[in-house]
Amino acid sequence: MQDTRTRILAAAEGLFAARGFSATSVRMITSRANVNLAAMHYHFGSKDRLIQELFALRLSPLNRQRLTLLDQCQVDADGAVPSLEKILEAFIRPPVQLIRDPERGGMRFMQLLSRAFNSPDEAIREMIYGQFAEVIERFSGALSPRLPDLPREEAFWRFHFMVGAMSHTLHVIADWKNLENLENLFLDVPEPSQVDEVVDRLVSFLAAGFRTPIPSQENYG
Amino acid sequence: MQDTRTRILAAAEGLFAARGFSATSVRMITSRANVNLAAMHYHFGSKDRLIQELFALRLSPLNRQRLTLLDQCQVDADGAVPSLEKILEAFIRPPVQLIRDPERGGMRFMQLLSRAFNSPDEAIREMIYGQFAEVIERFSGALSPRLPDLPREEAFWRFHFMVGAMSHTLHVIADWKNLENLENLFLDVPEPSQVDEVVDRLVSFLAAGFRTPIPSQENYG
DNA sequence: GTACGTTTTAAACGGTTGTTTTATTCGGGG
DNA sequence: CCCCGAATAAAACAACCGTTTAAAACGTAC
Repeated sequence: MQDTRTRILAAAEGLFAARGFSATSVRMITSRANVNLAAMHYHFGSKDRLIQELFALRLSPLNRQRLTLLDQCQVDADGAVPSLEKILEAFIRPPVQLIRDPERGGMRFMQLLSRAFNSPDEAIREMIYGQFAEVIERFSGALSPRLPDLPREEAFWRFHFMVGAMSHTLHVIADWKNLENLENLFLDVPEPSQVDEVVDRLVSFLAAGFRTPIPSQENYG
Repeated sequence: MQDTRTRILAAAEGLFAARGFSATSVRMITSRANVNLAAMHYHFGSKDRLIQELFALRLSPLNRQRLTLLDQCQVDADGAVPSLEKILEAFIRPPVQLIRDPERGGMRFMQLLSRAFNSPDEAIREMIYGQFAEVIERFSGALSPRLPDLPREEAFWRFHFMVGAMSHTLHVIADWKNLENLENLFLDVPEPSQVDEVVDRLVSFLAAGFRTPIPSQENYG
């Protein structure tokens, strides 16, 4: 069949998401894809290049959508600077939408992405950061005129606070079923169908954090 | 020698942190520890139980310190409710201190912990969450009287925003040297010696997020 | 129908994995 | 001195790893 490549990619995505990279063997992938073992090396060359191709395939539409949304809200602002909330939303909504769209990988790919971000393999992390480089540049550039009084150091850290809150939240949503240990001792877990409004919660939480004045050297009461 | 167990634990911590669990073999560990291959199975039974013992050893002092700090600032409040900032600081400062204390594992263990949080191995994640259960319970209980107007759902998500921002920040600090790709295209990277003040930055950012009113259903301007 | 490039297949390559087995060494109490 | 349990050591276990090789099957243009 002609879709051997596609079948391998789909099987690999699922297995990598569920078991991690080094714990997933080429034999598991080809066997789940109902494909000969050597087919993977024929089409992709090596396991590493399979991983690269998989991420390039999924990540570039996601980041293109982020940049398009940012463009759009800059056009809507009509020369002025878009609001903090609009910028944050352009950054946060695309991955949340992706989670609910199986065509673009859905929860499976989001688990996989969250794994890759913390991968011990430096080459993988480097490739991931490479895919995000343009997005980071554009959004930090769009954010700074909205935060003119913020020192660069503080902006650096707050950007990381945002990335952390967002990626952990995506991880929580994508790994929902594995959170049963938390739900019992903490609170009732909200409906997964209301996932979209998490974007609003995140945006207002983060916008408040970005707007708060920098902490003074003295202690607070 | 009697410290064979200790040597194995130290070698395992370093290797797991640098290469991940499944990519680290028992042979690598015993060879770095200058110990016979079979010694690991003699002292720990299996690779999995080695991992468990390692985390129990490191995590319980960390969480004990968090609870002690929370106790202390509740005593200091003298019957009243401690300030939001004090509570957040009791949660955030211990792991940041741990990063700078090699006796308690330092950066190595923090990398390891961050890996374990996103581990594909469900047993590992479950064990980690078990170690944190009491801390989560105590802190969410201490936080809620400070946020009386916050619906439980919103509190659930904001708690996750906090955990995400904190754990990602710890990851950034612990993996500092691997961030060279970011520093060039984003901004100058601050001095690692000023890591402690990141606690203050995080606390004020998160406190502002916690205090912001819940977003309305309508769009913001 | 036959030649040709593309794709699929079975088999083997050398090496590593976690774990177990068996034998040896060690240190202190009788 | 001897003995016994604890600790270390070398060797082997079966299973699996990523990758390569070489042969078979395929679809298509002539």
